[in-house]
Amino acid sequence: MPKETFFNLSETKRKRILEAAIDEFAENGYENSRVNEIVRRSTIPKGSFYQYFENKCDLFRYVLDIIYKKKMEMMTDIEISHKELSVFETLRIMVEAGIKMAEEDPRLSKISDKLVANKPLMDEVLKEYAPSSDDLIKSLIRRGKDNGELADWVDPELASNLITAFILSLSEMIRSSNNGIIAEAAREKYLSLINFLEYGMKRREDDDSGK
Amino acid sequence: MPKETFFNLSETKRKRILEAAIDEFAENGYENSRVNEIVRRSTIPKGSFYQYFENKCDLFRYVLDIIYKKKMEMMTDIEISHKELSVFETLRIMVEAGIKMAEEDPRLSKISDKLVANKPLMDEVLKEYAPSSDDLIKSLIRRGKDNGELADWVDPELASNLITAFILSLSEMIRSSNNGIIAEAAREKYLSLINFLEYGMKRREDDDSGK
Amino acid sequence: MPKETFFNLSETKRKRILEAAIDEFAENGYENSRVNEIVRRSTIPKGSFYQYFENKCDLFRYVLDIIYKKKMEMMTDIEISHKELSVFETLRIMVEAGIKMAEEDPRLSKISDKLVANKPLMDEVLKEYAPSSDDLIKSLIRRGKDNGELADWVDPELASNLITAFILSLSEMIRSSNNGIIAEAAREKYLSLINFLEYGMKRREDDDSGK
Amino acid sequence: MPKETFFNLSETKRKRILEAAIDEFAENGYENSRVNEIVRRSTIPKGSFYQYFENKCDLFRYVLDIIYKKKMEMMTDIEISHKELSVFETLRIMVEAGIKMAEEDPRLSKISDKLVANKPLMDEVLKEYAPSSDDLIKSLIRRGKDNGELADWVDPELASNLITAFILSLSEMIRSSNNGIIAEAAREKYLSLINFLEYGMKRREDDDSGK
DNA sequence: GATGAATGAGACTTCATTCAT
DNA sequence: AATGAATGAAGTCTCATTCAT
Repeated sequence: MPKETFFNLSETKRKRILEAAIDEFAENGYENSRVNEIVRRSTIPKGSFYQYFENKCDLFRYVLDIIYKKKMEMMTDIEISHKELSVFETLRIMVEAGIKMAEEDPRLSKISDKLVANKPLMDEVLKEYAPSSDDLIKSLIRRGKDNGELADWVDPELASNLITAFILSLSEMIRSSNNGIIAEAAREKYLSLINFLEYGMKRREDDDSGK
Repeated sequence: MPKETFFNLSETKRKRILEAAIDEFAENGYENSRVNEIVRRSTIPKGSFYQYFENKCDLFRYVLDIIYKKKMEMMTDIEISHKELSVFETLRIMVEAGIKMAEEDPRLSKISDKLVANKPLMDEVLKEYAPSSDDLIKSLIRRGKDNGELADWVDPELASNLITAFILSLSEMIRSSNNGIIAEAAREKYLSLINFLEYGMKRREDDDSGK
Repeated sequence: MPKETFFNLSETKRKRILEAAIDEFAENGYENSRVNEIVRRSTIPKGSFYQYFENKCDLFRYVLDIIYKKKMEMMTDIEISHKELSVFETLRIMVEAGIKMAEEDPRLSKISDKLVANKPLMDEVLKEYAPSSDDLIKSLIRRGKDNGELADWVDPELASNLITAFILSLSEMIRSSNNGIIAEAAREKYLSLINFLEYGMKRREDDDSGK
Repeated sequence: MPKETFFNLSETKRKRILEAAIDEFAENGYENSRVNEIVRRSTIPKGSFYQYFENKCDLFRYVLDIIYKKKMEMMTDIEISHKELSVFETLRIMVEAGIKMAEEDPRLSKISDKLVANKPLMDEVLKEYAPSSDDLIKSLIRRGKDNGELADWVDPELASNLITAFILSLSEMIRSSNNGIIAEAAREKYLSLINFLEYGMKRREDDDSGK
């Protein structure tokens, strides 16, 4: 976590620093990003950097935190405000929102994608973030089962894994679309995957199997 | 590609060097791995390293190549030698083989997982490897449709995406099992995902929908 | 050009660094000089070196610049402040001044002499410096012709070549006097060369030839 | 001096090695030339290199020796076989021969030009070669004085310096003509310098001065 | 003698972090 | 708190020369 001095800064300055950091991390990943460059881009003195942050890693984790919180907030908002919709309708909205977020600021997606290289760092981060995002999906599934939308055999654990796999592959698609605009094709492909999930999981008259 | 001098070495020495490299890359990813360390672990002089390899990247790509070829060989063998099996049976065997491979040498899986940090390098590598592994899956799907195992609406493109997403999430599971032994739970989870795929894609009497 | 940080240093420190660099370059030429050694001699940390200069070449070119500017300033001063003297008198003063300069700091002459090994570097440097020094000589010649001191047939181009050849051979003499003190003999030889030039170029009553 | 093993080689092989060395030295100068490259170009094993030569320097000095001997032989031949010609006629022929030599193999001129960077090496080399080339010129001058071609005041020492200065500047011209073909302009300039020398040094009716 | 692998000192440079004002 | 210079460990890579077969 940044030091108190960072939070005492004017918002404009804080923004400037964060923008610079996000740019640098998105372009180069954690390892290849340079404090020098962040400092240059945000036009703060190098000494100040270490007065605001413990070290490079401190800032990076703070940036991750921001990204993660933004994503979670978005997802949770949707989950809460669309309780009347079906599970898959909700998922579709989440995907659309995720794509929109990635289009609005592709840097954020890039940063998480590039996370993987640094083992100890990544482990720490995952331990922190993974559970709650998993929880969100599971609670969505549970609602679907309570509603009778989903077949009885559907296991929340299983479904959550499926959906997480999808989210990962979404990131991949976004990452590989180099211009920052998600091609329409990618969106369609994505929605068809949800169709498939729906087709496979929805309750049927002759509900007998799955496993 | 390593230089000729490398291939002229005794097998024991070549192995020693590769083992050292794989260890280092698996532990630290490409960026954080040090030639110095590889050289120390394999007890070769630093000068020799550069007589065997163009540079650090050269060795890394060679290691990736080995991993990739090993995986592909395994997958292709299965695809060819089990033409009598159903698509999903084949997939199950592939998954089992993949898990076994990862259990036998978890370092190999780790290396590919940590690839992502270096964008230009990764792009190059993907361009080289992705297509053929995609082809394998697609040919599997096509066979399933020709056999009448798969529903008519199943799009090879879509299915290949689904399966690739699964493979990604498999890697993830393996990676997160830090002790090197894939928990039995992970295997079960995995197989249940294939069950789901089968359930969703198989041809039915009343085959009408999906999309 | 050195970075701003270099010019912000105290003069003593800047001098110390330059002295160390000049020593090293004079003794070993560009190729054989080591940043390590410059850093050791000036007792600055290696990291500082790269905070002051882009790289080894940057410092070298800066040193050349200093030498060149010093020489040009000296020569130009003489040319301007002795307009009443004959061309050859001026040349004699220049030579004396050049010798004195070389005696005061023989390292400077040595550095330019050793420049030649690195072709691309040298070409760049020559492109930068040669023209203006050529101009100085030519303007001197032109004045001589306007004055009627020089024979009509004397071609500024030719004369400038002659004189440049002399300056080269002067450098050579200085370089080969390894103790740093220009032997009196060398000076005399030098002046006799100018005598010869004067004898050959001065206007005569029966001015008919040359070419 | 190369070892006996070198001189025992077949002429074709010896030539091949020398050609490779001359290429490398001409392109890069002594410091920047690599034994590796010479070995590669001449397709001899690296081990053989050190069986033929003491070390890199040994080969370099041998190459210098060849160049120098070639030049001296050419100059001496001219001096001997044209005793009937005037001093300056002889010089003109020498210059033409020198230019032709440089045109036929510009690499040779380049090598001597790039010599200067390595102080101890150069000093040694100069000590070895300079005297005899100086002698040649001086003997030429002496003949001129004995003939009565040259003015009484002409000092052999002085004249030899002058001519050496010219030869230096000739090298320079050749070096800077990057295409390897000496521009016609350079030749003309050169000859006009000799004209000047002749004009300045030749005996006149009213021979009174110079000094 | 021929061969080519082995060797390691040492070159340049980067960069996160600390220090001093 | 702000500033930017100071610091040095560590990185990659080169290359002349020696060694072993």
